[in-house]
Amino acid sequence: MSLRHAILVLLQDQEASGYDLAREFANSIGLVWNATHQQIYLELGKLNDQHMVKFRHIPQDGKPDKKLYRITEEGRDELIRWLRKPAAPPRIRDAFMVKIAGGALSDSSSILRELDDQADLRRERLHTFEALAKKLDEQGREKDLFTYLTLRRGILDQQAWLHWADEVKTALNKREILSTSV
Amino acid sequence: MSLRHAILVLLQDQEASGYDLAREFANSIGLVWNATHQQIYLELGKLNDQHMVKFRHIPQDGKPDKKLYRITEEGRDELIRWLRKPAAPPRIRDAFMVKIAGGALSDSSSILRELDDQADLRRERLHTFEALAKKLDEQGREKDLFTYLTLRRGILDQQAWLHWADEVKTALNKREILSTSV
DNA sequence: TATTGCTGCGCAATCCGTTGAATAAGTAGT
DNA sequence: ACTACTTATTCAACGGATTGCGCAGCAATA
Repeated sequence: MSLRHAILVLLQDQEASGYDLAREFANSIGLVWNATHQQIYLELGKLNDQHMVKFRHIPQDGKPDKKLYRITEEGRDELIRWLRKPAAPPRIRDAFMVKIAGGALSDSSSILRELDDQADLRRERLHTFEALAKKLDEQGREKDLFTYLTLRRGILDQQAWLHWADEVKTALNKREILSTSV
Repeated sequence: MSLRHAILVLLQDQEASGYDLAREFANSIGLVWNATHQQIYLELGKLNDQHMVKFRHIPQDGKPDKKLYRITEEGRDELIRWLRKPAAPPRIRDAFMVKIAGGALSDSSSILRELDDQADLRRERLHTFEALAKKLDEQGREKDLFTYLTLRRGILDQQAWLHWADEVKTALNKREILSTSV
């Protein structure tokens, strides 16, 4: 389990509502990591039960009330404890990879089409990440270093994927030519 | 869900038992993707209920009986249908990345230590993948192309990660020097 | 005026995944 | 002789994650 820790990390330097967190997940970090609001609310509830976070009720006019959560001492302790523990390396569960593995069944053209679609998405992400990273770099605030580094991870990941996509493309094109020339 | 499709892909060209599949997951593909035998047996059961696979009982002496599964027409249809459907881009849930994001809390040295540990793992994987890829490449069998490409994905992924680790290292070292010189 | 979209929270059902364990018989090593 | 590992399957329990739904009110647009 690790969503709880991701939440604690986000709450480290700001008070936030479940909705805020959901948005943060959906934007910057979320393009790499993702979590739905249901999960987040649930996890916040649990964290609250365990006194890792506390909240205050903020009535708003025009908008519904909200709960602003902040991390507690206990929460910070738990976070630090977790940080010290070695993490298991993640496994990639990429459906598209399974598709490539099963590629012999489908025709190259449909694979190529989807490859292009995915590449567009990745390129988009890459640009968002790069823009964010550039902004952080220019501001040069020391405490943003870690956010910057996570962005770099996202950037390198997208680049690696795009590189791979190119390899797949050329390989499939070669195959295409061979089969049509026969 | 996608494990079912991964299984169907593997059953495409060979009949296999749950145990065989588990081993395949644990080796070649499994280093990238992973699934425990419990999950696989469960999924095979479901696939059987849905007539996507069928099996025959093989009594063995010395060893326990086994069930050899093979894909059915329906299974192949389902697989093809799934291959046509665009896949959702995967989300990375990398605990280590969360750690970096929360890095301001922990000291650089402990991060660096874990970084090295993870890097060792990744380097090991990289070598396994490269060895397998080389073997496939030398054999040059046309139908292995897709397996080769999935391996390439794994290779590029490890390389990107190692590259990132270097960046993190130099960034943290710079920071270390700054803080100790003050 | 009606529909859509955003802010904001929550419940329930189901599914997926992990962990742990049991059974069973052979084989290989100390 | 004892221990440990390999082949082979399955059950049970728990917790995480996803999907679907519902409530509530405001703002903007068609």
